[in-house]
Amino acid sequence: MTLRQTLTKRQRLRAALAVVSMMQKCDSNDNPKCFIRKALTKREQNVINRELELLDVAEKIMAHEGFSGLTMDKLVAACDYSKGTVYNHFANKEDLFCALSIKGMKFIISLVKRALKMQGNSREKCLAIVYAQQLHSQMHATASFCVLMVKTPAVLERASVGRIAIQRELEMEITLLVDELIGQAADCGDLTLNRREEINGICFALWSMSFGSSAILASAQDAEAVARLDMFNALLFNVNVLLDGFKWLPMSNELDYQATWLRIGKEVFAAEVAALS
Amino acid sequence: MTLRQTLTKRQRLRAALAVVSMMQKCDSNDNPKCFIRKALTKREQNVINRELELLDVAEKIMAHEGFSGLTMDKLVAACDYSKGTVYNHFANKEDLFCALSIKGMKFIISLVKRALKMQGNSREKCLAIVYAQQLHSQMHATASFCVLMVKTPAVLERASVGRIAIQRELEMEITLLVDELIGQAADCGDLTLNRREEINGICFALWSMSFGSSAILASAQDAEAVARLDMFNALLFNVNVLLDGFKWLPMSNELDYQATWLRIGKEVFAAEVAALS
DNA sequence: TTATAAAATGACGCTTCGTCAAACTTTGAC
DNA sequence: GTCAAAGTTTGACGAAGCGTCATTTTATAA
Repeated sequence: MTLRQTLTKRQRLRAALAVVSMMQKCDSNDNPKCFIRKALTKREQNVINRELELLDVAEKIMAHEGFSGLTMDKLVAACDYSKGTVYNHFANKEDLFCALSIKGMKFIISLVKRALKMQGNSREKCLAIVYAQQLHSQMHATASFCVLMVKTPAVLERASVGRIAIQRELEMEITLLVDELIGQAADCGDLTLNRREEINGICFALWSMSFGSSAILASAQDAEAVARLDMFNALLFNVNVLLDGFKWLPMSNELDYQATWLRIGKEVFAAEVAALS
Repeated sequence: MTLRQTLTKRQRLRAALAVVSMMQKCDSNDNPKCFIRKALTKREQNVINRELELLDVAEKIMAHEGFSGLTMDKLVAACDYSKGTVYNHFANKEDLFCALSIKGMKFIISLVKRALKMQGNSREKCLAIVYAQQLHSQMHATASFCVLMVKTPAVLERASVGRIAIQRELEMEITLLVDELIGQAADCGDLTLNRREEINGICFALWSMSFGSSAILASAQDAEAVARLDMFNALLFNVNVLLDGFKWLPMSNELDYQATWLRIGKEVFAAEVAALS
């Protein structure tokens, strides 16, 4: 708790740089509004690159030695920098987790953007978004727990303010993407909104279901209560029921969404699915 | 990871005792099948009582100093026992978290049992179950994160085998209670099952939605993406949509479930709701 | 070339974790 | 009532992790 209040000047600078880094990232995808890019000095570029490098190393340690196997000391030992340098990037261990979560969310966002471009009706696009999120948790199993981890006070209480803000901004970005899809569905008549604010509710419900399902599935792969399910289809089933509840057309008995699910894997995320096997 | 393999004889005994303790607890509620109760010696009773005492102290520390404020050393300092004794109960810190989660789940189960006895149709009872789970996360905010925490490899990798097993058994117990309700709903025609196994899917979907919603709500009370929601009703809304998706009668436009929600608070959980304010 | 600002270093102090040999208590056999 | 065996408690201890900061090194720009 002391940490959060006594941020040094340097740490505040880092936070600022991190924000810049994020904006540049989003930028480099396809956001047309770009004001900041050329404002980066060589020095700042170094900082950003090193941060990415450190995160890579951290991810490798985690993939290799499990979640609790990742310690700051090990990270320092495994990279070419000193403790002080590492701590210039991450205020503490929880901050590192938060950074890993942010990396994961950026990845998800890039997948979601592709999902939205898929051929198909609005409900199929919605499924593709869920597929994207699920893909991430399969591809980076250990790391994807960070996204869950960050929802935990253990992290929220200690991570740096700047990173938590970025985390939230990214959540917001996904939210907006989903909002847009919902809006389109409403415009083309696939979905009927009672009130305009219902968009928020739908978005939150989707997020909850998707988050809840994959958290439980990921953690309890061998638990009995889950083992009795057809895990591959559990998420699809859950989301389909939810979308039926919203009367998002075409309803699940009018269209074979299992086929859609397979199609998404083949058409939209072929590379990622291939990388998994 | 070493710990899990090198359980001492004593630790195995503890695990066994813990199981006994759990069964006795379930027992003392209203389970008619009771074989074990009198097999407990005075010594074993002491162990059980002390464990409850330790958990109380731990909860107080956590409520007071936050999640990361709870350390084994502090727990030792705050209770009347020595380090060795505390470690006889909890193999390590994560094991302690798991124990707290178990305590929470027992509480939830007791609430769920009451929920099932409420006056009303099957869908209302289902809502009452969700209400119960939500109540717990409001009443024991910090502690309820343990339930989330335990889904995390940080805990799963380190907690003792025995406790994780108990945790799962309790999950199973809730699952069975919900299964039963779903079965009844199917029998009385409120709900139409395509295949008998669909019970598993419905149960899992409910669990996912409920878990996901409260995890996000609890963690992000001031996050923008969530702030824009009517938080009090968010969970009710989510679950209602889901149940509509299952065509669980009466549908949400045929009955005022907001009223049901309020009624549950007044009739079933009056004491708990009062304790909250 | 040099003054100044920024960044990197790693030894250090502190906290937390988890262990274990020794001291103590309970049990039950005689 | 005594005593040995079995079980339990204790707290000092070593190991490991965390995070800091005075000092050294590097970059910048005048």
